[in-house]
Amino acid sequence: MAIIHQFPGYLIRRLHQLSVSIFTQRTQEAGFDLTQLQFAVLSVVDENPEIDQAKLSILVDMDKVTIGDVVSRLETRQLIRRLIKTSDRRARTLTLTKSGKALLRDVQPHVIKIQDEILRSLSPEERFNFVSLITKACRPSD
Amino acid sequence: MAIIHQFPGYLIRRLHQLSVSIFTQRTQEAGFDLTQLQFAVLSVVDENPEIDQAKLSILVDMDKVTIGDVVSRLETRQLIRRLIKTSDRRARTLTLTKSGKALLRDVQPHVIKIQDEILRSLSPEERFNFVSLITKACRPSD
DNA sequence: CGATATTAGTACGTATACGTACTAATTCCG
DNA sequence: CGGAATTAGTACGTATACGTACTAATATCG
Repeated sequence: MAIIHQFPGYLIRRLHQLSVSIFTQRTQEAGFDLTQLQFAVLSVVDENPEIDQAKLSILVDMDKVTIGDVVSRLETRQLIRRLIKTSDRRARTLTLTKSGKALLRDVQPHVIKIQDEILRSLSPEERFNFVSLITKACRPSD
Repeated sequence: MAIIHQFPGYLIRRLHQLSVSIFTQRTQEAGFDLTQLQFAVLSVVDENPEIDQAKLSILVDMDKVTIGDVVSRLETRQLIRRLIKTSDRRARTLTLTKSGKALLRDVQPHVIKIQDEILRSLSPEERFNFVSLITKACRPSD
């Protein structure tokens, strides 16, 4: 077997690839056209109405350029409303539209189910351990 | 905190992002211009001289289109030689050039060091557990 | 042997993902 | 208050990442 298959960096990429693939397949099977990141954005905007893109990009851990692209696509699909912020004309406030809210509500139960499927090769106990380890690993070193 | 921050799918993306970021930073600091995937391709081609792109794409778990792009860039940079396979004129055999071999040799120690840094927030014992869990998680369910 | 199916690779399109450079707006501070 | 620094967002470029459709070459099977 190739050496790289033992590298954490490689394994992380592989699992991410698997995770994205399962997400895309399952949501499409359920009749939705939504990526993982688009879901994350809808979810965070729902929790934080009138959030601006800079704060959003921090909450979803994504750079502002990528967020701009994603939001732009969601705006085109009329899932998000983007308005110039009155108190700071550089910023744009984001809010879900009615159909954005409806889509989020409908897709949420599927996404939750998908989370278990992503770790389906692990036992419940292993899943718990894995999530707690990866949560710690994601924290910037102190 | 946002709900998504507890989803395995989100945590996996976040860690992957961190992993890629560390890889890129450290290799650039060391004077190399190489992505994670380009390293993986060089590494596997080194271990399997005259491999074709189809087999390579399986060994690095990447679809053939992406591999075609990556190999094409590595060929342009003269790190990989690509020749039409005589026994099967559809296929292309891949071999590292002298500079490809040299680059791989020089960058390898850095990449190995980077693997530890990716999991720097975990203790040695946690790292061991994490690697064994993620290895299991990457296996397709049976 | 020859029609059909499969396979290797490429072309094209879409969506991340992010660095750098840019504009416009706001803040900071002397 | 006004110039300098900072910030929000966009434009542009590059590199994954992969689906679909295509061509060319090989394999399969009646």
